[in-house]
Amino acid sequence: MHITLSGDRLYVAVDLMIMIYGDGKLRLLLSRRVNPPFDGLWALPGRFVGLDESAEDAARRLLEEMLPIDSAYLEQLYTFTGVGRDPRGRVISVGYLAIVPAGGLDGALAGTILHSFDIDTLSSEFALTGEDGRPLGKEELAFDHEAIIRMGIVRLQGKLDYTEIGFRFLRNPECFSLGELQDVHEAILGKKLDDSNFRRGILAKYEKTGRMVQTDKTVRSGRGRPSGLYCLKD
Amino acid sequence: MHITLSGDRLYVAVDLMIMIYGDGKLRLLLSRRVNPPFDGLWALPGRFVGLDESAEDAARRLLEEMLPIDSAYLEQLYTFTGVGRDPRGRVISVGYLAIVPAGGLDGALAGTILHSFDIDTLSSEFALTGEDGRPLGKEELAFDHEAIIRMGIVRLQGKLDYTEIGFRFLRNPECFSLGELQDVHEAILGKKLDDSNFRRGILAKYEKTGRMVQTDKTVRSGRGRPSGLYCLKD
DNA sequence: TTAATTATGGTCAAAGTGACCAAGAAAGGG
DNA sequence: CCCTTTCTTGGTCACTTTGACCATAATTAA
Repeated sequence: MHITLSGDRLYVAVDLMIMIYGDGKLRLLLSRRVNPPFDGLWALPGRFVGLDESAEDAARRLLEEMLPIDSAYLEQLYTFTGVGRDPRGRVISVGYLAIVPAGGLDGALAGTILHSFDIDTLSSEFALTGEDGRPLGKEELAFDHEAIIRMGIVRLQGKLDYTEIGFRFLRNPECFSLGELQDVHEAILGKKLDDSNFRRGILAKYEKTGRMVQTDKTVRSGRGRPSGLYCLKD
Repeated sequence: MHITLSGDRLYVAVDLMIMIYGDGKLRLLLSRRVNPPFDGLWALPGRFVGLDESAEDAARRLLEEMLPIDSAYLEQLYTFTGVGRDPRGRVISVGYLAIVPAGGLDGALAGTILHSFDIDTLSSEFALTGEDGRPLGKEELAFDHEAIIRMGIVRLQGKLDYTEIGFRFLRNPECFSLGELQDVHEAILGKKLDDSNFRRGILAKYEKTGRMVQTDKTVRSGRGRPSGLYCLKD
């Protein structure tokens, strides 16, 4: 289906940067474009904002249309308004960062047009790698979506240690080990963290304030000593 | 002039939160609405985004149309997209934070429709006071502009100590005293800072990295010991 | 049984922070 | 002209935070 945009008016769309953590990697979901413009390139999923919905409504609906989840975190990133950013016409895009809890897809991607890419976060730069191991060049990304992705990574890294955004990647914020949380942080920051110092920092920030409590359960996740399970309160 | 908006399309506007520092106060420029909706209330200056300009272009043009300055700092804040936010029709607003260097107006406000209000920043809350000393109730602000203002203050406070945004308020970033910079920080944070500790922190962050250097000049600003003048490099 | 692996707890020095004190250099008022 | 006030600048000191390690506990794999 080809969409024709009127040349004398302005359109507003949302673009979603859907992130998920799994197997030690941060992943981003992209769809391959099958129509002009940027036919054949990879793009963030997006849709136009209707007259009767807010941009956040549009973003959440798009997310729920594509994926079988209702517990994703959603945060507005930035609004891209360059005159020439869409060859079809004047389209302004509100970029959103979406975080799906780990395991929230579990094979559900098969029925969709979405494909998963690993994100390597080298501070504010980044590199994407497809499921086949092939690196994705930035020239293979449609529109100005590379800028949106970079902004999302910077935002994520920046908010990691003064918000609870890192917990959004956990399979279950009601039940997780500090090791899992550390893995998420390491994937986001793109570097190894000291186990002991990480633990000390998290406990100081969240446990000593009552926001996080240790349960009486432990879990054996393959090798090594079993880890205690924690949960986020409220 | 009354504007009629078509009911079957979506409009995009920019709203500017113009801030300036002077006389120990942080100030915000508002204009009084003389047409519906919100006739008689105070509002952030705004304008619609044209088909041939980006939102940032629109924001900068609006700023330059209203004020005789070309050196203002401009940063996108957030995009407000609520369906009912403008009774005239579907208008999305991209909020911008603008910072005018101190003294950049110096009486230039007289020829404009803008009025200046003092901002008292009580952490994430705020209070506005008119030139006549009368406090401005939040119900006297048009649209959702109270939310934009609150977001601007939070953003400003948050970025104060990990960006150079505080310097943007100085009359001349090429020549300022640490006392002036401290006054700006105190106005933004809404609290008194320890002179000595502030100096130590600023010097550690900016002078020891070469970003800021002390000139050989000093300035006598009324009473007290003359202060050394610093300038930001590059 | 031993080695490898992950979790947890602790030490220690360096760096950073907040509260305070003191001295230098000017203005203003008797 | 002296004294007080005001602002700038430099310093101390205890406390906290941070980064780099070391050590031990509890499992699995070989």
